[in-house]
Amino acid sequence: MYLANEPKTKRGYETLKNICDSAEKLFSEKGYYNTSINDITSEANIAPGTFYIYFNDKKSVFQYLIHDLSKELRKQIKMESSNCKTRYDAEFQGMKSFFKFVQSHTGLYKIIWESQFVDFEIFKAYYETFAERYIANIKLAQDEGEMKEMDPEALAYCLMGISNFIGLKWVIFENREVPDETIEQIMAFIKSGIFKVDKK
Amino acid sequence: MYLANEPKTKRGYETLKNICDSAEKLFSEKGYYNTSINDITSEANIAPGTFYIYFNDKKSVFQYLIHDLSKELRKQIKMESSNCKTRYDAEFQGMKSFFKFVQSHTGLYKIIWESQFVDFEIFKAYYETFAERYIANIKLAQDEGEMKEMDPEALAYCLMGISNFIGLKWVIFENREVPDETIEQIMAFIKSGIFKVDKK
DNA sequence: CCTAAACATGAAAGGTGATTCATAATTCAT
DNA sequence: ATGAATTATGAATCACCTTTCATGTTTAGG
Repeated sequence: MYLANEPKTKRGYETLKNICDSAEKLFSEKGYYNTSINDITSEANIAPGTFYIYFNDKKSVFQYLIHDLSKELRKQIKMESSNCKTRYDAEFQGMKSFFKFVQSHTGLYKIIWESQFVDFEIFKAYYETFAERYIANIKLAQDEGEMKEMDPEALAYCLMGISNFIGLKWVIFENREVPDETIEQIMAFIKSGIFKVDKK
Repeated sequence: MYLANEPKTKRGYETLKNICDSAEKLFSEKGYYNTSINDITSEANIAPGTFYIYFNDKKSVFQYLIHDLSKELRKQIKMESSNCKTRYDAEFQGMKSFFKFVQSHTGLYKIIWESQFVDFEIFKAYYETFAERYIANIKLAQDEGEMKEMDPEALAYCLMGISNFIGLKWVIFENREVPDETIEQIMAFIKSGIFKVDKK
């Protein structure tokens, strides 16, 4: 979709992969605007012109990467939480998958945040798509009586906010895994709140 | 701190204010990298060179703005929740203040997100400072028995994540106020969780 | 092993934009 | 009112970056 030309040979596919890997690496390290086509092609050990065989312009790689990586993320989360019996378990597992993905693809994480300033529509679409699936699952759990009745949309964004900011703190700021212990505490929060019932 | 020269005359202060207002407006509309010094000085009706009387370079206005605006945000939240009796009320009020501020300064909100790619240290410092104050308040509430015992740091980032993503959805995506109803639902979630107790 | 399609090259065009600086205007304390 | 400090100007510099294209190399099917 964002590709100028689908490769036709093995060599072509390798070069495309090479470009994407280099772009992901550099975008996540230095950001979109501080990465030049020259940086990307140097990193990939190809000539600048070669870039334009595969992409029409700089923005296209960016869009291609987001599309590609976010599909992979959703797939992974879905897969790893598919055999969960309850929504609670799915939530727990989904959170684990998300953190795992963030750690192995710090790139996507940063790229998505930056996309707000590169291509606002794609940024919005990313979160809205993500939210949509979340909302569907929340509604199901509400129908089955597992979850309390509340606006599924607000809830979806709350849960996305939690995952994103915990990922930000542990993976991006501290550069380490989110400890299982922390995930458990968050799940306890989600399950029954943070305030004691006897007090206000 | 990020200023090259503190203005010495009334005229100087007016020009500085003028530059800052223009920069905030343009950064929040088009982002840091899509805004040129020329854009800023045109918007402010001054010559390009004048910019460099007040700031050493482009990055400096950005840093100055973040510093300035985030101080104002913290001040406002603190002020508006200072006479709350319980942590619950303070949380409620703080959330309201945050959304109010986001709406009147969409600029800061976007600028902070982008700062990750302009000056990572300032981005990190912003959230860490914010978290610190949050953590101190959480600890107090825990000591007084109002809040459950759990890692205050994890909790602080959860709550920041919620506010930020709700603000993103309603104010940035939908361009409207966060309805009181929604805030109440979020507070209910925070207070006692989203899962029913009888089920898992 | 030939050849048309696919892929790769890298120098150069064409722009943009941050920053400087010599010069000019304004301010304000005395 | 005056001049030293402050503020303002905007053309010019300089570095950098995206993108093109004429030319060369490689691939793979017949």
